[in-house]
Amino acid sequence: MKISTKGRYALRLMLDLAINEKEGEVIRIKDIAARQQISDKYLEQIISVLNRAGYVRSVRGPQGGYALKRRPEEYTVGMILRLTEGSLAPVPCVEEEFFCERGKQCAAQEVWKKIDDAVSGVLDGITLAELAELQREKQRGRTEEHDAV
Amino acid sequence: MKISTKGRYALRLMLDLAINEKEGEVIRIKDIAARQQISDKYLEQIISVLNRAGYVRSVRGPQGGYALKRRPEEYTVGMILRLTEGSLAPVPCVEEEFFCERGKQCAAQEVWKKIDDAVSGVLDGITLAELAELQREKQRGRTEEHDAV
DNA sequence: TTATATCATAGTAATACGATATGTTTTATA
DNA sequence: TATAAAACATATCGTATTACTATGATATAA
Repeated sequence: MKISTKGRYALRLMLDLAINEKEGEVIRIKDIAARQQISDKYLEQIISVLNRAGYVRSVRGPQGGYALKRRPEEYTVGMILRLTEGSLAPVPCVEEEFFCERGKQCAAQEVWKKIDDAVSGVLDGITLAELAELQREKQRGRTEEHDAV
Repeated sequence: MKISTKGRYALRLMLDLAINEKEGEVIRIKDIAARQQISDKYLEQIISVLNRAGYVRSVRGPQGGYALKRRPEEYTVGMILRLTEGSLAPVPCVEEEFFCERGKQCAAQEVWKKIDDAVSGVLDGITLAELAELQREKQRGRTEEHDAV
């Protein structure tokens, strides 16, 4: 039940873009890599997936970099993780395409479906904007404990 | 975000024991393997984990086999999966022992915690007894759709 | 004694993970 | 117009995990 570094880094990358974005400006992976303490070469690979999917836009050459293509409100965590991780289903047998001859009389499958629903419920219910706001609150140094998002 | 065959087979194995158990009797892995269509040698390895943890008891020699040690009510799906899969945490950084220097100012971590809680909520809320009952209903061939468990 | 079962451990092919390494292409700017 | 800075594209690679198979030892009912 693990989420790999690919998906985790992708989320932090998108979050970094959301937090550091400035109108009309673009951010270098090198800077993101430094802030997030992730290999910049590895981040390049990850962002290329986000780029091809149209989640970010890029500017090449000096002063180049990346920026979110849409507003942070328009991305859910689920979108980002599904793109980079592939399916989030806990087992193959709850995937759309999959057919299991046992299926209709398998109680275990009900468990997997419930996990799948629970995970999707969480991830599709959090937007990048909410996460960015939470992050800003955290960085301001909380004077009080609160449970945002 | 995958649950491996080890955990899945372990659950089906325990479910098989729960459904086919008879007072004072014991069930051969060979029979479970045949019913579940799983390699019996692989099942042997998996059940040895359950055995060492005291989840099942074994009888050696001819007419030997396995049986649940406790009543099906006393096992949750979470117990079985944690034993065979290890931690169900989606990322290392939400594990007890783990320390992350970023921790207190990382919004992503809140996402992982929510996933962890959601998954645990589901898995710790289903007992083997409930699952066995659901399986029996399914096998009776449902005349009506209902949402048990 | 024999056959049947659990128990224990080693091996193994295939795949995924988490990168690194090496280079190509684009483009702002000196 | 040359240079350097950035994105972009692949190839490679060590390690670990997965999902088993293989081999054999041990216990025991008949």
